[in-house]
Amino acid sequence: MMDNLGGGSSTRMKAIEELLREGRDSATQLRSIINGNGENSPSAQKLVKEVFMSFHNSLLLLNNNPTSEFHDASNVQLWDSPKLEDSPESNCKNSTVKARRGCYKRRRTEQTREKESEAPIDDGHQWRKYGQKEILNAKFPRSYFRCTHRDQGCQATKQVQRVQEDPILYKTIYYGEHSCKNMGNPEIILDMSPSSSSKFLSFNNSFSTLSKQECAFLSSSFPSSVKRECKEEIPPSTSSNDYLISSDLTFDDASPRHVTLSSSTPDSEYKAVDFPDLFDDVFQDFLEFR
DNA sequence: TAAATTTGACCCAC
DNA sequence: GTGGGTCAAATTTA
Repeated sequence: MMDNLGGGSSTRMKAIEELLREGRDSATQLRSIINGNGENSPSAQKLVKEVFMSFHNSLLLLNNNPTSEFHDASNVQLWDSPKLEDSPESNCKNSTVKARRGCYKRRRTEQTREKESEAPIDDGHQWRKYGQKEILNAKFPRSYFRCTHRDQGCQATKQVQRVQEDPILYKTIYYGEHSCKNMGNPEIILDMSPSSSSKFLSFNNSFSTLSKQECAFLSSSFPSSVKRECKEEIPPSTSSNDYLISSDLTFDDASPRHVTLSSSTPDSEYKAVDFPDLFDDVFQDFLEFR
């Protein structure tokens, strides 16, 4: 995570400072208000704007920075994507089915992204589980996923494993970069253009519930009852997790923690969100973004 | 019936 | 020689 912004360029440092100074301060005050402890603090609306502006400014700094490693995909080869002619697959394609078994090369120490979360996260991409292994000296098996769109040449894979020291956590290691068109980067997109009267907050799919694949992972790590819960409790995910936040966002006096967001999805006009949860997700994403 | 998952086998890197 | 990553047939699910 830190690697994505590491390197100490002044622009990135400014972005980080902007996030830490304005964003976090405003967020802290806002949280106080929400918790009922902020009688002397600025209005929640103003703070919300400050938070969004802080995030927006930081993203602008990062996006406009030609040395930005995180957003400028064309800049740095983050992934050790193998050349087709060198890939094991290309060598295997002409061989018989039997001869192709196990026809691969072990992954070298290529660059990866690691993420730990309390549940296998839905990162917005569609994954297909292709294997599970018991790992030596590991309490929990490791599950292997690859992008559903591998037939389109997408080489992205990930490994998910429960953390031995803290079994409620799941460690996800991403390998390779998605080249498929079914993109859903778990980034937050803020449209804060002055001409726009409303704020567009996009969580893509990172804000949604577990995918079927993640449930499958849970089911293989937990008793069958968990699998049943997964099926029963997870609602059909919406096609988008984009939220259009009205510029005159107000808080429900009776329930100040509850905020209604109008969704950009045509089939669901409004989505009610408990604000602290939304806030935590936003801020957590930005902290991880660093 | 197609798509996704499970799982034993295969085999390369270490 | 062994562990780990992947394959693919069998099975399950929607």
